[in-house]
Amino acid sequence: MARTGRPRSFDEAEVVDAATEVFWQHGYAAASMQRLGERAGLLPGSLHAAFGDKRGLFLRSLERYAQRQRAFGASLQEPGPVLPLLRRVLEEIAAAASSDHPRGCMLGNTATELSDDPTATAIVRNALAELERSIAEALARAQREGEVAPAVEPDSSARMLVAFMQGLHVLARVTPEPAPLRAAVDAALAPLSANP
Amino acid sequence: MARTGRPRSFDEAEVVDAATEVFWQHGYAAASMQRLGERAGLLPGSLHAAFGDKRGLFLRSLERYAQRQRAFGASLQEPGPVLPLLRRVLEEIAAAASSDHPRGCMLGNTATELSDDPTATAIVRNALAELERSIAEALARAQREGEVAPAVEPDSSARMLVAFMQGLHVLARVTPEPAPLRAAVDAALAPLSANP
DNA sequence: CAAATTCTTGTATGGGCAGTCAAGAAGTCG
DNA sequence: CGACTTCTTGACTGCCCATACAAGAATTTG
Repeated sequence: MARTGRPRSFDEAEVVDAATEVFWQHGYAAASMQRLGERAGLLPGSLHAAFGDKRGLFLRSLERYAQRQRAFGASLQEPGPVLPLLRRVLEEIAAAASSDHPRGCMLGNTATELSDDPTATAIVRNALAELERSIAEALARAQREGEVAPAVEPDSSARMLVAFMQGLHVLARVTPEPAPLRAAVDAALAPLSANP
Repeated sequence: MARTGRPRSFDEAEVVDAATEVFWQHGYAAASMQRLGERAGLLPGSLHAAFGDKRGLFLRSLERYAQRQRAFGASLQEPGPVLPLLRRVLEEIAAAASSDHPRGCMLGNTATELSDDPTATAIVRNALAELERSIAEALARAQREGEVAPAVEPDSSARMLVAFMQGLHVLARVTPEPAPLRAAVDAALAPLSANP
């Protein structure tokens, strides 16, 4: 446990953050170790020394992304109206349609590109399940407080919203205008509201 | 226009169909020309001679897939209830969750993997827009016939359903059980119905 | 200061890939 | 039947990639 010798010249967390950006934008296959290294100011050799291999670095990046996602789920638990929060995040996704290169959600991207990697899919599955639970709890609370219609089933509605959110990411990649997508957000949220 | 010489030993449409399967399952990057050739009983050289390059073959395959998708849109225009048809197709997507290797929707897969290819994204955009229009028209008709609730806006609801459908494909890739996804389908369709 | 240890650097290697091409095979047309 | 045209075949090329490795650089410990 001597922990001696030359120290790392880089911060591991910063490298993972940089890699997350590259993987998020380009996907797994299209992100070369060279590109990942450039972005972090490192040579491919250093990346291997620190993370084992490309897949190892990717899984770290994916976990990192999932962790950030958790922050949103937590924000739904704060007191106050829930539907405006949901609307806001969905409209942000819709707004990406006007971006030059929408990159979607890294969880969904991974689900499509790496559906054969059991570790990657497990991370995605857990992250989406957690998000779903957060939304379900928030809906249940909002229902008790009269914001959400009594007929709504929190669990299945939360799952519907997670699916809708993922699909919105997909549509934002091929739709040039955000406006139509905002209308879809209305259609998804309107049935949840207690005030018609 | 002499059209002489040795004739093709294969049917071009069959090769495109075979390529569609491979691209659909593995995506663009992971589908090698060798694999595509093997599946069709051809050598890579023949594929190049017939389709120019890999991208050319892919675009043909994508158009082919989009064409099949159109058939479903058309089926919605037939007389009779619309919501059961929508439910059926959505539940089929959910059922893919129990498959060994769900391959999602090739349109959505392409949107995520090839979002930088303007031709590919245009094909996806058009196909999804057409599907959306079919659903919107079917909803409008069903609304006039009393099947769909009067408060429903056909256009935005159709777009919501297309997004939900795409997201359902994504979720089906990481969810082991179809049952939870079927519940999400209920949550998406219930608000459309005129009978509460 | 010296020895030990760990990191960085640059180069090397082996594999898989899309795409090319020349030669031969298999037809068609006069 | 023979000349011509198109297709098939299989080997080949060059490229990029992830990864391995050896030599040098930096730092700590005694």
